[in-house]
Amino acid sequence: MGRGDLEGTVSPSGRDELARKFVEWRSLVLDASRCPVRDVLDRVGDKWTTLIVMALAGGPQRFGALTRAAPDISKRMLTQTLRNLERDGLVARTVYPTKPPSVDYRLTALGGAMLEPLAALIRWAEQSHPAIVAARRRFDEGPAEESAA
Amino acid sequence: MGRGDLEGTVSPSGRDELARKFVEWRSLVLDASRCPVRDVLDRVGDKWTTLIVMALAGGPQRFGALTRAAPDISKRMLTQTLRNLERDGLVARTVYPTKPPSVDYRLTALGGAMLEPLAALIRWAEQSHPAIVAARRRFDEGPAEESAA
DNA sequence: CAGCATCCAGTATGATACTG
DNA sequence: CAGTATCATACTGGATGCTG
Repeated sequence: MGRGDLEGTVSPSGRDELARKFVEWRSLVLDASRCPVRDVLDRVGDKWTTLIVMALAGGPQRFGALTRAAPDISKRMLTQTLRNLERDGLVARTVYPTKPPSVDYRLTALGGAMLEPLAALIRWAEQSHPAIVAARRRFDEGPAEESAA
Repeated sequence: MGRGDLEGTVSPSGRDELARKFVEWRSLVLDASRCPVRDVLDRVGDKWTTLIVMALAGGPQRFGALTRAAPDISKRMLTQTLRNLERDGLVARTVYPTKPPSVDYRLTALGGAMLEPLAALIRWAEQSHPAIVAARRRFDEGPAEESAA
């Protein structure tokens, strides 16, 4: 079956690992309908989490500083995102009973551990973006006449 | 300033990189309101993309096989997810004009390159999940009485 | 088998105004 | 300053039925 061959140019290491992971993963999905990976990845997926984590990578930040760091986030969403991160133990919230009150947020050790894999993904995203944009234009313009001989 | 110190236990390498990245990133967000990273990460974020990519990590799959691989995905969402991946050049779609028709999907080189960073993130998610679950329980039960002395 | 069109519900997000 | 409450809305994703 010549149609089933894998291209050899793709790094096989990550591929193999993922393939195995997927098998475990799938059974978890079937069992619990809420596997660990999805549980955590859903957070990464939502609109603001990664942005906030990145903003906190440089050190503790106050609420207002975070607002300025991501000007297009609403207070509502910022609060909610921070609450989720705090709930998950990725971010620590500290209230200083000054007047007016000030609060700062910092990554916990658990949250800090996310930075490396996140950086890897972001590095990939940056590198691939031109190719992706090009692919999109090709897809949107060309009628996409592909089929097997 | 006891409140401003960073904990030393967190890996500083990823932290530094992310902090720098964030600065560049933010300016892009401000400029274009649609930076490369967000553009790509939004895809990772949606419900099915990572699952499908993982399912394809092991090699080309037919549409029906993918349906079985992720039993809780609807045909509608599977099609849509695959179209997006195809549009972005991460997945190649091949039609075999048999009867009934069969179609298979495989990762392109571009798509395959995503596997490594994705694997890193998933590894982190798996490792951290117990701690996250514990943190959630603590957060949900305890009244969370934290404040600075 | 693979895929599209339509309809519909739930959720995610934003805008705005109010509070300690 | 750092939120909370409420409302409005857009988008996501699921169910179903039809087509080639």
